[in-house]
Amino acid sequence: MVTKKQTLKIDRKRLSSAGLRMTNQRALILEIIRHRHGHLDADEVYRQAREKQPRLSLSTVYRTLRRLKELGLVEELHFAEAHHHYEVKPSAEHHHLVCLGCGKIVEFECSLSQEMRKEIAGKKGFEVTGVEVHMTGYCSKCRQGRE
Amino acid sequence: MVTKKQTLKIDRKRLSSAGLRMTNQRALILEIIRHRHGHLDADEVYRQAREKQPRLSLSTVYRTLRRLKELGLVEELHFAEAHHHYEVKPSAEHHHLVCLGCGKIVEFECSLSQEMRKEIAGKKGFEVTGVEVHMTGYCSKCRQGRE
DNA sequence: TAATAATTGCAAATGATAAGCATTAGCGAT
DNA sequence: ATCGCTAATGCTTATCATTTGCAATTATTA
Repeated sequence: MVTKKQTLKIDRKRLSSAGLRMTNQRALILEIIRHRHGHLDADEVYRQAREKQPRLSLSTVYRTLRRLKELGLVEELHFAEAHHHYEVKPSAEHHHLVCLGCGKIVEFECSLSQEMRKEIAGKKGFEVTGVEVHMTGYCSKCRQGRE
Repeated sequence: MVTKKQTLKIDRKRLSSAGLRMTNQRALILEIIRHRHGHLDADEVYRQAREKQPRLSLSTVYRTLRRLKELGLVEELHFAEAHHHYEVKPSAEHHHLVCLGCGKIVEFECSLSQEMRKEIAGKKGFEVTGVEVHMTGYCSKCRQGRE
């Protein structure tokens, strides 16, 4: 089992190799998006982080999320909302299904997306660096609620 | 060939059946997203519309886009940006490929997305109402620019 | 054409994110 | 352990996209 300390060490190395530093706030923010692996937005991260570090500022959250994204440690998701959501960079590429009724987010993997990527890259002459698939709909629970 | 007048009539009917009115500003905005079928954002719509109706307000653009979206006449796209883009509801489902170099947006169709939809709907017990696929990458031109 | 209800334009409000700047704190070398 | 350099933080204020309140204006419908 991987301890917190070990994870911290690895993260520190990642940051360091980009000329960045490991700080308490960064460690905490990383821990939060790792641990509660929902799909938190900046404000949720902020609220949760303040429980442990009440002086932490919202700017730090935004800056940290941006850095971590640039570093490739976290991924930014763009749902049909005005703000973004974040998750730790997943080991396997996966996508998201959002319930319009209750807001629940379900992850799924699908090899078809890779085929798609190749097909389009070839057809359009692009070097494709990222694929996001978002589906929206109603989960079984919410479907029952609506007649 | 379909004339502007005919289109207007159809649109008016659509609005009317939802208890809404056809106004000059709505007609103009619709015409703009139809005609220049790029993937305009609210501000671009606004700027173009002001050339014909200088007194048009930005709020009206936003309100109109929202109504048209609710009505299903236009579609809202969510790229990795803070703001949204709009296009007329496409007859065939298609997706988007965004060049990170020059910002160009390329549309593509792909039957795989339908298979994907079915597969996931079944697997997760969802009624899927929408699928958006976004790819990012570099177009052939921009790839040459980078070493 | 008059009544009424939706729509507009303007201004001010909100929500999400970024930026400026003085202060604080990592960390590599002593 | 401590020093010095520089990145990072916490404030506050700015910016950008979008929404809202309200009085004045228009599109419909009788």
